[in-house]
Amino acid sequence: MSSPQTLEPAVDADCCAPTQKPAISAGEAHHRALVFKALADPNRLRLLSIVKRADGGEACVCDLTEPLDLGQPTVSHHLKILVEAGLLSREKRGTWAYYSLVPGAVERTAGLLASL
Amino acid sequence: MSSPQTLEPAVDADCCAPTQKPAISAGEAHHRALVFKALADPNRLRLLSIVKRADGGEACVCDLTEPLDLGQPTVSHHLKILVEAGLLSREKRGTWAYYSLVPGAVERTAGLLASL
DNA sequence: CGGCAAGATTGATGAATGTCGATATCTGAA
DNA sequence: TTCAGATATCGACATTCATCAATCTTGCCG
Repeated sequence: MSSPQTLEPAVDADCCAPTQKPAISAGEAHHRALVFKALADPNRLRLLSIVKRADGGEACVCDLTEPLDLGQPTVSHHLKILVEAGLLSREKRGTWAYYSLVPGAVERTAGLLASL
Repeated sequence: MSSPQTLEPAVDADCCAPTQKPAISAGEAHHRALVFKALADPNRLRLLSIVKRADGGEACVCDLTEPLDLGQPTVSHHLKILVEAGLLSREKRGTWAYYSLVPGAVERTAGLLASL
């Protein structure tokens, strides 16, 4: 195990790095990855963009199916993923379901990057 | 080469914009999704976190295999994805390969979110 | 030269994902 | 109540992905 820099293995009680947490925990990484997974699809990014620019800040599924050139079940599936990631919110009025950006969600996601 | 039609109706304040660009293009969405795909894995997020906090801002593969509990080929594979996404840079010195954060890459990625 | 260590690449495999067609659920109107 | 439209859910399929074992490439040093 030749290491280029002599790294003392696991003798904690060290003087010089008191809270040297080496990285975010596996659980925290898993949680953050869920949000980025929701953003890791072109059609979902376009959905966010369309909803953000939509009149009134909200759009229903029928307005989203055509510009993406996707079937209605597929759009509904993507919207569900975005809602579960905390990026979109859903409000049903009558027969229609209106989706809108969760306030501050984009800023919080950017914070997940900065605090890596 | 400059097209005279490249003026966009940006500052026409009160008048409505009839040709409202509905969203980012499919190609742009695809390009941005590549970056978020690189972030959509817990182990890659931990890799970024470890490299960011590493002494000197860089770490070699041998330092990354153990904390992630992954095999060396798998770590190498993840690092390649992060390099191709423009988040990490690779510098080979001797037998060792040192990875470090690309300056400003995290901020640029946050900008991809804000400009949706 | 030969051997060795670090890291990258290849091939294979099981799991996760995006998409669609068919169907179910729910709501307003006749 | 019955019908029609909007949306959600289910089942299936093809593709992508994460991981590992084995192998290859490269650079160091005896």
